[in-house]
Amino acid sequence: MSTPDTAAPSNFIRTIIDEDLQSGRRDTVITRFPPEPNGYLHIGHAKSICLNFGLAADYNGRCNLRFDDTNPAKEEDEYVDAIKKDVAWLGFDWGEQPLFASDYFDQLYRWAIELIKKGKAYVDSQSAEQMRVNRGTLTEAGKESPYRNRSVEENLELFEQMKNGEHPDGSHILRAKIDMASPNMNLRDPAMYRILHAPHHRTGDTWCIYPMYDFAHGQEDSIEGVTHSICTLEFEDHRPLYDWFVKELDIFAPQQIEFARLNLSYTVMSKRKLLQLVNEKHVEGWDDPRMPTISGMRRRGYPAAAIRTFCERIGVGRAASWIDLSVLEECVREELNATAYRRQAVLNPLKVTITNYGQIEQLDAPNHPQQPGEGCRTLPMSGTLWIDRDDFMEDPPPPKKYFRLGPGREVRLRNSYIIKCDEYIKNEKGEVIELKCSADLDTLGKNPEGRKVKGIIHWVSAEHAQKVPVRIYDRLFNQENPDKAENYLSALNPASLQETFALAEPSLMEAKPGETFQFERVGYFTVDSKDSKTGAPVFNRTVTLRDTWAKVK
RNA sequence: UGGGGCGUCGCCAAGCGGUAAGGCACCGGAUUUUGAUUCCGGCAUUCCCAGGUUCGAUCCCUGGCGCCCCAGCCA
Repeated sequence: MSTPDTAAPSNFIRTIIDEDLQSGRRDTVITRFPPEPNGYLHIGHAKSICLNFGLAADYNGRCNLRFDDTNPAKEEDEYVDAIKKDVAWLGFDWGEQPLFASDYFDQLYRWAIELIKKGKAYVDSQSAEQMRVNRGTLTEAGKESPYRNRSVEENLELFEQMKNGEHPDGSHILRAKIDMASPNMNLRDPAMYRILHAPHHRTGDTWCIYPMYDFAHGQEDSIEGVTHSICTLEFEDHRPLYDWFVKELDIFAPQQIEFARLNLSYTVMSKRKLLQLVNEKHVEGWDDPRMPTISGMRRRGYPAAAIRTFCERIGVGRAASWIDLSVLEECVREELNATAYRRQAVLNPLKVTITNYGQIEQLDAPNHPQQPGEGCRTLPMSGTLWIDRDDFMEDPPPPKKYFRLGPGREVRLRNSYIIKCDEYIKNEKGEVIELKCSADLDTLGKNPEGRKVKGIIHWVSAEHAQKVPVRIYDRLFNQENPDKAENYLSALNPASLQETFALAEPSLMEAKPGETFQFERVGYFTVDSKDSKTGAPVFNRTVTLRDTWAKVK
């Protein structure tokens, strides 16, 4: 036991734990993160992971990674592997081996028999439809099954037959005998075991009956000595059942604590929907950089530390909350600003000829201006450059403070000289296609005497520029809450991906998969880990830079 | 309309009867070879509403109002 990290924010779960520790009800903190391997982890899971592993770490306890694999119809090893990778990438350690609910199938089966013997469970032979009808409604009590009072012997025999594969799917089911009139629907004789002739990803065809979540989860926690079983709010109504099984079985009793799940604006979080986006090819896959999955964010370039910061920043509570996507993006900027090397690249090129500069120079440009220790890279400069179209205005508008290029205006070329726009050339359509500028050759590494040049723009030497593919990502949905649309798919943002290219400074060609750079004045870009080849990087825009000028305009 | 929850600044969120933390956003201003970063300063006489108890209530009581979850042999 230890005192919690004083820097850790107070929340109701820590309060409960502190009380448990103080009162001596618990002498350690053991939590668990229990994903079902039926899909990839998303940012909502990250909240749970950070919470569970974070609590365990702060209290010097332990957090188990346990796969809740009780439904072979939906679960696959591919998901197990992806989940392990994501949890590890987020920076958490689950010890030697991950655990599996399926490791406890034998024990669970014995416990089911125990309850049958106690007269607390019975085999029902109604059809699923009959069961549904007899369950009653929210306002009417249910009716007891005609099979509810079978003898213990008959129940034992039928359950054994179920296990032995003598009955087809759906023909029988093991139910807890509780109360068909309970106002809590979960207590109206809930299902414990169903027949499922499906191979399990780990137990193969050893079993053809599988435990339901309610009959499995609490006991799994109990076996592992979990002290605080943290789950989301929708399981609150299941808590009486969770406690019921633990009590009837007379085993170690963990405490279930529920918190509000994460909702993020402009995205959907249900695994069913994410799976549909993947299956119907609305996205490239689970790790599409637009997906709210951990793998998608990793590929997009979001640092694990940023996700952890986000999870801490949003807090934990019981009130339904919606977090704006910009909060996550801000965490990403915060992390990347501190770590990413700076580079120059132009996305919307406009040609600039420097009339008084015929040579080629190899300039030194810092990798990270705030951290001189990170050194410099070589940046070639010549008389023909590409700059961004947004940095020139033929007729700068009144906005008092415009300090980019325009006729007769001066501007600093980032890491290079100050230039002045002497003339500009248009094509027959009236579009500006080239700028003729003169450079003040006495301004490299120093400011000119007597005048102040406020504007600074990025550029790249035309003859040295490297053309690299760039994917500009935007939010996947263009409605704050896609679930409010008639069909969430109709809220899909058709412009969530724009493929284009950038003219990049040469040093960028050595960029390695997964590396993130700040393209100065533009945003952060990460080398795609799937589509890049050695010497041929493909860049994903991770997030833009904050742009207060855009707001002023 | 049965049961279980929730309602503190634009968005999160502390607070647990003693007179409203913090973060993000936002608004000023300073520094700056990224209109970025950084840095300073501002930002709820008020806690869903109405009564009540109390010297004193966001915290207790009563009654409203609003929102979320539950009728899978999913988790």
